[in-house]
Amino acid sequence: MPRPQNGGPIRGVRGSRPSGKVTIEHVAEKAGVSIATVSRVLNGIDKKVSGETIERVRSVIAEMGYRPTRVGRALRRLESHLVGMLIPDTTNAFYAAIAHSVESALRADSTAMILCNTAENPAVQDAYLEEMEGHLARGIALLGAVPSPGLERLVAAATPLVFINRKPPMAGGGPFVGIDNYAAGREIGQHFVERNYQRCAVIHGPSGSSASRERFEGFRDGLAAAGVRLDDRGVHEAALTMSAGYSAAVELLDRQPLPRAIFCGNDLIAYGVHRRCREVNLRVPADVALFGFDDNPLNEWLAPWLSTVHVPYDQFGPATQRVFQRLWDAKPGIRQHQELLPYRLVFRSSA
Amino acid sequence: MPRPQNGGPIRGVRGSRPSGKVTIEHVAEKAGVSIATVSRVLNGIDKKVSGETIERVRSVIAEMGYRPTRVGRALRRLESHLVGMLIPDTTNAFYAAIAHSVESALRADSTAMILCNTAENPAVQDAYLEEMEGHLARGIALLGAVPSPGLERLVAAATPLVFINRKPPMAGGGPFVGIDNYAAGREIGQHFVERNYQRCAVIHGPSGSSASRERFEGFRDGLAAAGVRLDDRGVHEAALTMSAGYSAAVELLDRQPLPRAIFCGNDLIAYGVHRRCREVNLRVPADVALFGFDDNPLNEWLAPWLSTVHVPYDQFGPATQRVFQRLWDAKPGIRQHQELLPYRLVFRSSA
DNA sequence: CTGAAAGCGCTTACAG
DNA sequence: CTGAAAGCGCTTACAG
Repeated sequence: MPRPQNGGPIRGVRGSRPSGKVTIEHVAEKAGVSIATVSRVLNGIDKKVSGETIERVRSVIAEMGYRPTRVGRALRRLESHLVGMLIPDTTNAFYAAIAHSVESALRADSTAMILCNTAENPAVQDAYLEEMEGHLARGIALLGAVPSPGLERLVAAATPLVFINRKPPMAGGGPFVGIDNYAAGREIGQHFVERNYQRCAVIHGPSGSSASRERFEGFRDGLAAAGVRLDDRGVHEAALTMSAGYSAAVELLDRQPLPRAIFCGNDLIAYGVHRRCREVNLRVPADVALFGFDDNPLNEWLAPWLSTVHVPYDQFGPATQRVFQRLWDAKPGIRQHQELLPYRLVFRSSA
Repeated sequence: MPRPQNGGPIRGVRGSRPSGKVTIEHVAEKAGVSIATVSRVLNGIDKKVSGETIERVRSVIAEMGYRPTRVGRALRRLESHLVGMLIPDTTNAFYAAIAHSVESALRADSTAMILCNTAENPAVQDAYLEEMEGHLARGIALLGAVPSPGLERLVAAATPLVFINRKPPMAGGGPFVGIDNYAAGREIGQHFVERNYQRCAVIHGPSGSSASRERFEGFRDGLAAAGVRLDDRGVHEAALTMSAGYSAAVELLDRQPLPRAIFCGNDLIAYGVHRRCREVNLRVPADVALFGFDDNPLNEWLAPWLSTVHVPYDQFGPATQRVFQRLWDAKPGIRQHQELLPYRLVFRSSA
């Protein structure tokens, strides 16, 4: 029998401690059982262990303050209890609220969520996807996915993926959790018609995003259904930020005739437009009506006057959890599933 | 020699794929070398491998699209490349900006950051600390730590911890990255004296937070140095949120005589106070002057009029990275180190 | 009900 | 310059 030559760790967080980390082996020794038995107690395979043994092992665990190392289990099972959550912009309070909802829902299922900020950048997205894969994540939630090679690869590999708010940017990407953006956009178009707004304009989000595209298309079709046409010069594309909204408004409000009403791809864009309106002394809604989207949690503080579409961010977490569960249970057809959440137009003073 | 009986994974993300994950063993086989050699190439131990072999292994890696599994390495080294970042409130844009800065700085060092939202809750903080420990994190950054048993334990275990913005809530907790809150508070006090504001009030943050406490104490001492005393009834404590600031203002502005100026523990509190001022028709700064803290990134959009203290959130990432590096290099004395960043009072119209 | 043993995917001291 | 082997901390099929 060859003697152990090496294999011990060289350094590390715990390497610096003289005592070292307490492992399952220490517990087993102290309790006078095998590590298999400790493991069974840990995993609640109680029917296979006598009550007395369970008691003894439990008390040793408590006494030693033993906590199993996640990494050991993950490697053995080739699956960790981690779920990666990719979000395009952590400073967007709407996204932060969704992330928080997902985190709570997963935690109740003893799954830990890791938050990753992709900044809408495919390379960063791929870096995080690979990261999560390397940690043997049991799933990945993509809020606002962008097309990328790494995402293609994961889709092909049938990794449990859930697309939130924005549909998968490729065919057969996976299940979707979100609202019917087209229908909501259409309702806004109808509302603009009812209000009899002449010269409507729109500042929509990135057309790479299904959510932005569908909001815009719904809006356009809502107008068209009443015979109102949208002038191409009144259609702008902007990033989903206040400053992008502001910049778009600088351009849009510099030309005559001014639009009578503007549909903004999200609330942040609307905030930016509103600032520009004040700068050039345009009253909202008397001179220009504004409609946003998302019902950003900041509205209450930043823009209690903004008419918008309330997207139920609190429901995203439970819905995402349900979809993951079906993915993990390998329910057939789940990869094509769409979990459509209710939305609701909120009419405040701006439109 | 016993035959292999088991050990194969039962299920998992990759278990569902017929092909399975490509491991270091597949690469070794295809390249006609041992897994040790592949590992050396992977880890850039180039001086120990011939150029020709490196080439061959590299091309096989590329061809097969092999990416090493993080978990394997982490378990072997008893250290992952993960750093946990605990933050008290993801929806606070100031915290989000710091988290983003830390993430960028660590990523440049090929360390991945995991964002965890503690909600200022000790139990949640402990759950995340344990989580990070289980993933063999190489370090943990705590933005706004609260006292908790788990934190005590990690401090005792000499885990690499960095305390950001708020000092460790126990003695010898670890290095600190932030500004001199006391000095900044004091300058605000002096400014109030110079402006000759009578009847100053303060709505400070949680007194469990060193940052909040020092801001308040500095402010009080700044007034006291000029012989101005702070009436106890003008001192309120509030959570660091808009709604808590609003509630405090409801109380504070309900009593006569009204305060002439209010120092708010952070900008969000100031936003809440400002809303209340509008509701009761108090002009800012004519009737009530307001001073905030942090220079929240939202100021530009939400409150371009707010006088505040600019805290250089962009510098927090690089500073945190430097401190971690010294912790990892086991530099002596680093656990007592304080990395003090520059701050600057920003005088806008509110005070 | 319990244990000995294999093995998850890596890294590295040792021996050539 | 390279490989065989040990081992990181777990889980679990198999044998009792």
